[in-house]
Amino acid sequence: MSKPREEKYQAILDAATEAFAEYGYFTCQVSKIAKLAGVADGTIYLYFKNKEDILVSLFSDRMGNFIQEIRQSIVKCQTTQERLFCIIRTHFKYMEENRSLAIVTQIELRQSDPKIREAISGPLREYFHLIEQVLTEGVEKQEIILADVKVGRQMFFGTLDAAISDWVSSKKPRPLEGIEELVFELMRGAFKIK
Amino acid sequence: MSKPREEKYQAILDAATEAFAEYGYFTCQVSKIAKLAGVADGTIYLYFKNKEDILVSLFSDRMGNFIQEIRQSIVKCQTTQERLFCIIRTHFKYMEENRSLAIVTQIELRQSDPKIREAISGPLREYFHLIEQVLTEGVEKQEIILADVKVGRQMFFGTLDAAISDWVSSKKPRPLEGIEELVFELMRGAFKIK
Amino acid sequence: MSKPREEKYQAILDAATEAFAEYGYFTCQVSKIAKLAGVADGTIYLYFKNKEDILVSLFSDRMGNFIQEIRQSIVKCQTTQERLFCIIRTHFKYMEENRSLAIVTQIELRQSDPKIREAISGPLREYFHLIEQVLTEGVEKQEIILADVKVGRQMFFGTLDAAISDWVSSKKPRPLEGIEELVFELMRGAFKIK
Amino acid sequence: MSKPREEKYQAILDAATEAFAEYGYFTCQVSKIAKLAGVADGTIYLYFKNKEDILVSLFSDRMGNFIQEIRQSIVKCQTTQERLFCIIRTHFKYMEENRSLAIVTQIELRQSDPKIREAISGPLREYFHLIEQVLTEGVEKQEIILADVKVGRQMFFGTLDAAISDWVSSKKPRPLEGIEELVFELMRGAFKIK
DNA sequence: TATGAATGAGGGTTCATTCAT
DNA sequence: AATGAATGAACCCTCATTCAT
Repeated sequence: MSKPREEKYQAILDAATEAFAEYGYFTCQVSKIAKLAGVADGTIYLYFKNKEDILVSLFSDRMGNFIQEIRQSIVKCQTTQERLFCIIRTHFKYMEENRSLAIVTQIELRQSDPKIREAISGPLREYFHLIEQVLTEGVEKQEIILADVKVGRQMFFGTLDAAISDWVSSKKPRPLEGIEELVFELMRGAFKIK
Repeated sequence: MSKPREEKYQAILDAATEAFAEYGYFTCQVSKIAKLAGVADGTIYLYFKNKEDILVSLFSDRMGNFIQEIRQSIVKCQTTQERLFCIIRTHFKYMEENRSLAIVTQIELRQSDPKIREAISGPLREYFHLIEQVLTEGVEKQEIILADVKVGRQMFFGTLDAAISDWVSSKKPRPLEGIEELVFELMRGAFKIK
Repeated sequence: MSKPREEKYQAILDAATEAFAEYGYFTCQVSKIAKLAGVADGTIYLYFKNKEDILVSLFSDRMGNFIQEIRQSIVKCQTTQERLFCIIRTHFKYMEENRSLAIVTQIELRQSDPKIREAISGPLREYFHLIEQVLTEGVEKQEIILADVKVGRQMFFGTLDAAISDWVSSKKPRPLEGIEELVFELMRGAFKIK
Repeated sequence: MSKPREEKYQAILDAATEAFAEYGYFTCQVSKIAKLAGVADGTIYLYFKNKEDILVSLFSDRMGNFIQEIRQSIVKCQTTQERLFCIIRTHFKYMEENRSLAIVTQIELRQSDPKIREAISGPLREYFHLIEQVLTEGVEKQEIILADVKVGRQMFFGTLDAAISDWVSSKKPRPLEGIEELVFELMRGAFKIK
């Protein structure tokens, strides 16, 4: 992909993220994205097959980035404890820096349209898998105590997700940064980290 | 409200729950709800102001029920520990018995349209408040240890929510009943319940 | 089909015939048909699947009528000579009374879109078949001399078609009625009718 | 017009003939013609004013050729009989060798858009005129008997046109060459050629 | 001259809502 | 109260045409 093409592609995704965050996928017209991206309506369709493809691309592109960042953040960690804390911090940091993406994630993660769901579920499942890997390794190394890895992941992810849900829906949210420690403290107790 | 009127009102809400669960709010046409409810399209508008009103009513009616059931389930409980377990069990039981409602909750809880969000948030906030009350009381009675009640509630609700999210999106889910103990065990650790 | 439904169906087909005749299938907007029929745009779609379906229905309905009329006109004829003359007269008469249909036939008979062609070709083929039947019978009864029935039909139909083509494209056409005898005289010579 | 310019002009017309034949004027996108001609979309507009101009040019250029060829083929003919046979043979031969042009002629000859019709009708009218000249001369020289020259032309042209219509729409057509004699035999009878 | 990315007007179709019966 | 045919506003997408390079 050539430089200017890639730039415009990203510009449209950026615009879509903002627009979807503000209006939601269905309520948001393609023309709104175009205007926000500073291109003509038709230009959108030079880069994306249709409206749905914008959403799907948005997820695979942005969530892909997110997961990669999470992954990078834990390579240097020595212990499960560190890894879990790293994920919490990176997750919060990323979402805090990408508020619109956070909103879109919150809103559209649970689309009903089966086609969209399927397309979207990929990156999310990858994230779930990553968390479960960390937990499994922790159990094996006896760094944490956990009867069921899947339920453990549900708690871990569910907690972060609920925190972000509160954060995006609040007009004056306290910074997510401020609750990293609190969240981690709960996880420490739940996973019986020494 | 007269008897037959109430009956048809509920029939439409039932139909809407099914239809929204299957197609999602936006993708689902009002005519589909009407057909499912066994009434004419126009009849819908004798009971609801518009499509949005169906969704909002669905939430306040069904979520209202849900919260009432939760409330009833914990009145007999003596300890915070018992209360938390009761909520988990009742939450899971209710959703398991009302799969479509569970799906709608998952899908539409996070609507983007501000009007819808606002309308929906009422019952949910009530539930959040209930959980926080239980946690606050637990802290006061020193039955649990918790640095921040809001974060505690985020973890508690987020975990249940994530579990149900997995459950509704799985073709062959293990029964929620089966993970009550697992979830509670994690909560016990997190809240340092003796 | 109930009475008013049938009436509106025909009204839309009438409007479509006028509109297609004036603007051509592609250039004519559905909204133009709707306005001409005195209905809302959306109403069209209660009676027809889509724009293409209007054209196809127009042909099967109107051409069906036409062929039926041709068929009826020749039942009383005794000889091939009479039958051929009857077809000429009825063909001209029908088209003269349904100028817009004549135009549409001229214009759209030869659509390129394969789907449309196929749908349209049915009634036309039926007409061709009818003509060929008459010619075949004539040959068998030795009322006409004709080396190849298909070519005979091509001449017969082609002549009528070209005459109508001139007629519809002329601002001040001489009535088709006036050339019945002339056309028949040519056919008589071509088919060596005694 | 310079040499390479003329070449590209013809290449575009060739491509347009193919493309219009396959998809029809309206269904065929300009970009398809460009791709087929091996030029960029924008290049088309260096040679033609717009899409319509391509069609019009196609007709005046190709039909001009056609008529010229017809004209040349009859100069050496001595009798009306020979001339008519020559036209039939040349007409069929030309169309057989230019199948796409034959299709376009069939399809687009009867465009509805008045502007297009007008532009197209020129070459066609010229052909009609040529045929009528031959017929008129034949009548004057008493080589044929014909009450109305215009109707005679309608029959003559209509027959050829219908034959070609069958030929282009048939998957496995018998060669037009094979029906020259058959068609001429019918004309001979119609025109009472001795 | 040639390119092809960008434009944006336009139209077919859907569907929430109304209203005559 | 109930119906469901009719409405028409709204929107996604296409594609002829332009223009900066």
